[in-house]
Amino acid sequence: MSLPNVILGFLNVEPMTGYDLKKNMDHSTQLFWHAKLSQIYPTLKQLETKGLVKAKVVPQKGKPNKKIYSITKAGRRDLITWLNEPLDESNPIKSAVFLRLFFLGVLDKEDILSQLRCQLEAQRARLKRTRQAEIIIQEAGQTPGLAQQALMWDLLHQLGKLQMQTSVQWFEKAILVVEKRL
Amino acid sequence: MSLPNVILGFLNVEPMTGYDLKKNMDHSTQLFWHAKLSQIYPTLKQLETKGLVKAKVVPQKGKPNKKIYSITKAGRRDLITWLNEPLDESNPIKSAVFLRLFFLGVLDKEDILSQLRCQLEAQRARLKRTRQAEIIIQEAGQTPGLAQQALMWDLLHQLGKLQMQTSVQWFEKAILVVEKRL
DNA sequence: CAAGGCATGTAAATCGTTACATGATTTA
DNA sequence: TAAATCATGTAACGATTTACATGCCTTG
Repeated sequence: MSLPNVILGFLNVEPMTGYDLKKNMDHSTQLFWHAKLSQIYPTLKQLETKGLVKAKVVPQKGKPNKKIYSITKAGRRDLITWLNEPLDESNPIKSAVFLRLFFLGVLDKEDILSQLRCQLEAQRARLKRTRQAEIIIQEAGQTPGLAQQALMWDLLHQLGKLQMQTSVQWFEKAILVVEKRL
Repeated sequence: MSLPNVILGFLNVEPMTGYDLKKNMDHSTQLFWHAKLSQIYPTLKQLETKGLVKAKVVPQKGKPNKKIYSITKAGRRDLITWLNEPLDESNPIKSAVFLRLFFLGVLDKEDILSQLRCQLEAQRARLKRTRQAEIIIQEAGQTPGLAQQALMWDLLHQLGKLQMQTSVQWFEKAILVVEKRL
């Protein structure tokens, strides 16, 4: 239900193609939102039909023509309405990792430990990858119209980092506890 | 794709109905997994067809007959295979709250602040509700066959609490930053 | 006496993934 | 020369939500 809103949010920053939208999601929202190209393209068409975005076709040789989408006034209104809506406080999420951990106690000590060690490494790797996001945010902070958004991005990024650090420390502790107590 | 596994995980603890499964999810996994009854019932049927669970019908007056499902040997094998599978390290998640925060910088200062305050309260409320889970976990720790699972549940619960505390503190800070810097 | 809990399900619609289809350009 | 990047899309399938359908019992 939110993919149209995500797209409007990105197009409000600057016009871009479906392909660009995908890359932006991969680089900046992948920790809390993502979509495949096969979902993005049809959604863009729907948004165009509703008059919330409009496309400009740029011919290319050897590739399909680029379709650069930009947000319309109606689209901007829609985006702002969505941002002001109250969020129901339940915040439902699905995490394959947490789910796995929840039932992990079914396994033998050694199998539990190997899963925990594996997830610890994955978590450390995620934490390292945050550098790239930092650079993008700092650049945005320089761009005149984006200073306010960059401030929010910076704050959110700090939260993400804290959460990841908490997770890493927790995995380290969990491994010790399982080693001793089982 | 994981709902069958969640169901097997719960039925491995003790036999129960679809309705009970829903309640268990609402009380213990709601922070990282959930499902509606309209999805649980058909999934139970599929699992029965595959021989991973079996049902015992208990007649009732004035209500539909209870169907108490239990896990089979094949089901237990399936569960353990799943638990040992490697998780792809990308851990894709969707969070409506984070998404909202990501684009919140589009709004005016006062609208940003009212959303942040609202989310801070929601987060505090979530943190308070963790008491109930603590009690359930401690009870499980006493049950002989469940000690090892209860240990994992306790660890996970600690992580959940830490993450929520981190969020609360972050919201408090974010509100101050927005008040001063915008 | 109204609201919520107990207890089952089906049907339709929407959301999301996987697989298919194309093909030039750049990088390793 | 193989793989990745650029760039668009469609079709089939699977996952999930929403709406519909029933009806007693318990609690406030």
